[in-house]
This record gives sequence, structure tokens and C-alpha cells, in this order.
Amino acid sequence: MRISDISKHEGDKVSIFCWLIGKRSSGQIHFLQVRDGSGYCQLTVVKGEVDDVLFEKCGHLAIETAFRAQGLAVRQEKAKFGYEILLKNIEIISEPDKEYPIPRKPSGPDFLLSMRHLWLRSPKQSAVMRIRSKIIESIREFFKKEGFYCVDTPIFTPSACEGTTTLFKVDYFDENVFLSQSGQLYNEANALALEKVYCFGPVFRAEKSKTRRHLTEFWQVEPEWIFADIDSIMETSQNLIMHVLSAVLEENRNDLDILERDIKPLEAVKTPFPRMSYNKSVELLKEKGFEIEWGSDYGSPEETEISKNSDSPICIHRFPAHIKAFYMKSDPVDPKLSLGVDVIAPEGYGEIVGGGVREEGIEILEQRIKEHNLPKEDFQWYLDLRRYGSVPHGGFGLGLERTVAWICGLQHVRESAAFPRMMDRIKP
RNA sequence: UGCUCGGUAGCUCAAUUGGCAGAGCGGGUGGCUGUUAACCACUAGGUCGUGGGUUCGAGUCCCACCCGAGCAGCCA
Repeated sequence: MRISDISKHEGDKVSIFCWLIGKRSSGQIHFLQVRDGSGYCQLTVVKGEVDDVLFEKCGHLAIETAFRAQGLAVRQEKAKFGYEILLKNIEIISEPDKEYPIPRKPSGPDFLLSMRHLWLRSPKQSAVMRIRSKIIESIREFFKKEGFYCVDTPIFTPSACEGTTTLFKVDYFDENVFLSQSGQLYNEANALALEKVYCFGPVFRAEKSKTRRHLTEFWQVEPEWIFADIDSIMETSQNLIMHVLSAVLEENRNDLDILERDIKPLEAVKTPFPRMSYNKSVELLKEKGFEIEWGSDYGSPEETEISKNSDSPICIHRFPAHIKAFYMKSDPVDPKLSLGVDVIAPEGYGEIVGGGVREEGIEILEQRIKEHNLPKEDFQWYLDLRRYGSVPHGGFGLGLERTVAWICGLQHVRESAAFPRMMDRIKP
């Protein structure tokens, strides 16, 4: 039996596998708090009800002892987790030979991150991982339902996808290659083969960003489909986010409780998400007293301010072309603007989606590749997509860790990955 | 990369004007028959980030460096 199923076994003799997370004793009675991968419960050991040697042993178990326990499952209001097992016998699998280093009381981030391999066992951290797992599952479910194929893109790439950001250089049989920062360009090739595709994998950024929203390695899901216009891109990203959020609210209530996540702001999220042009957002920021000029990109204080205007994520569309990537299509109504969209999460969690319509004109792309100083020979295959059977298309990317951080209410994205990679932290 | 703050026991932190290295939690031992981050008693536990300097004397003051955190910049 797993602990999460204990309510179905009330009154039964049960056997569980578990780890010890805490213990208390009143001399003739011991209370053992235990966990398994599914949840938590208490084992009660009463002197006289078990062998004296076993009773003594239970009083001296070390934190993180792994063992099997047999006993009677009962409902118990006085037990912290609502149920307890009246212990009859245990079978120890392994006992720690040193004191478990992670205290139950709060510790600092430096210590906990250096102990990440053990920190993951604590209630909040495992709750985040269960929610992350649910989010990944519901993302794949959403795209399956929408008729997308999962076609993953390479991580070793010969040159910059965008040319804008710093990439990690890797020695590849004496040749320099880079870790991908986006599946974008390959995704376009896949979309022109299969119509609706998505890739979902890790991407890498070598920027020296030291903030609560940045990791150097993170996961991104990137759908790309033909005949995508800017409205359908906003629509699809909205529907994806809503699908994911509903799944977590429905199936991970207990984990959100463990995290003490206030779920009211999550329940307040409603479709349709508000849509605001970049031009409008600049006016709004100016009204609020921000010193922002038309044509500049946002910093995080600006994103946070914009997110205050709605309970739901906000879609900002039609950015100045010069701050967006070379492949972004210009707005035919105003060529200074590009048909790009960012989705900004509520509660100051920042940009979780970025996407847009892709430029089709081969001359425009050649011109932009030149302007961005990109090696044009590396992009011939990409231009082939416009030479043969070109079709309007577009898509977006959603950052997994930021989405997890938002839904879980985390202070920092580092807790949304099992082993986060940051500028100054690569171990364990 | 810049600004700000910090580094003392396994963890979280205190140490007044420069004057004996401390507490709580955790660990160990003992006590307690319903504990809830239990409680009570006893106990073990220290390269005060590293190196230099000032001083009779430095955890404390000065210099350099290392490490971390927060914020900003950078950033589909």
C-alpha cells in the first residue's frame, strides 16, 4: 500500500514502505512520522503491543531510516496527517550511519541548494516536483488533444538560433558547436512537414543573469503550426495555460496545501486573457510614472506593473521589430512593429510565453540575417523552408520553470527544477 | 557585471566601547502512555570564510581575496 491510499484501507492490516521523517515519544508510546513518495502518516508504537526489543528499537530510529512497517490502519483525529498505523512490526532496510543534515526547521538557500539531493525529500520540494510532473503531463495532453505531433529538436547546434544571446560552447570532435537556446528554427522545418508540431526539452543560456527568474538550463515547450496568425497564437497559448492550471487545481490540491499556496489568485484566472498592444502598454507604464521610451524592451519591474492590471495572464502583442528576433514577421499595418506576443504571468512572475508569426519573405530574411551579423551559410537550410512550399506559420515557447514557479507560488525558479543550473551553481 | 547586505557549532543566529566563544534547534543519554516544530534533565559539539595588517590583546578595526544572498543590468 502507498500512504496516499490509506483512507481506503481503514481498519485493515496494512504494510507500507517508508522513511522516518520525525519522531516523538512519551516513554511508553512512540510516535513515528513517516513519508513515502505519495504522502505522510504517523506510526504509533505502544509498549506491550509489540515485542519489547522492537519497542526499544523504534525509540532509537534515526531520521531517514528506510523500513517496511506492518500494522493496523486507523482514522485518528489526533494524528497530524489524519490517519495512523498502529504498528505491529517493522523490517529495516537501511539505517543512516550519520546524522541527517537537513533540519526540519527553515534553513538558508545556500545550504539547502548544496544539499539539493537530500532537500528534494522534504515535503514542499517533493510537492513542487509532483506539480511539475502534472504540468508536463497536462502540456503533452493538451497538444495531443489539439492534434500536434511531438517532434523534438537538436540540442547540439552549429550556430546561434537567434544571434542575440550568449550560448554555451561545446567541443564537438574538435569543432565548436553550441547548446541550443531554442528549438524554434528546427521546429519550423518540422511544422512544414507535419503541419502542427511541438518540441519539449531543455534549452541553455549562458547569460550572466542572477535573478529569481533565470536558470542557465531550463525546459521549454514550443508549439509551431502552419497558418498560425497572431490571434490564434494568443488563443492557443491562453488555452494551454488554462488547461495546465485547471489540471493542477483539480489534481494537486494537496500539494498546493503543502506549499501553502494561496489558490485564490489561481482560481481567479479566467479566459479570455486580456490582450494589450505594446503601444498601449507603454502608455500605461508612462501613466504609472515609469520612465520608458517607445521602442525599448521591458525590465522586470515593468512586467510586474503590467501584471498588476489583471487577475489573468496578459498577452502583450506587436512589439517594436528591432527588439525582437530576426525571423519575426513585421506587422503589415505598421512595419515598425512585429507580429510577436509575450504572455506575462500574474503576481509578478514575469514572461512565461514568447512567440509570434514567422517572416516568410526570403529577401527580408536574408537582409535580417545580414543585419544581425549571423553566418549566412548556416541558415541556407532555413531559407529552403521559404524556397519550397512556404506557408505562413508561427508558434510560441512556454518556459516550464517559470510556469511551475508561478503555479506553486515560489519565490525563485531554482526550486522548480530538481537540480537547477545557475550562473554560480552547478553542483550537485 | 554593478549596487547593497552577509559568512561564528550540523542548522538558524547572538556576542555592547577591541577584553574568558554563547543560545535555540538538531545529535547522544535518561525521564514521561496521545505526541503535533512535544516537554523536562544531563551531555558532546568551534580553523569565528581565507590571507595579511594595526594592537598588550581582534569574532569585533583596516586592506586584499574567496563564497553566498537580494536587487538591477543582461535576457524569444
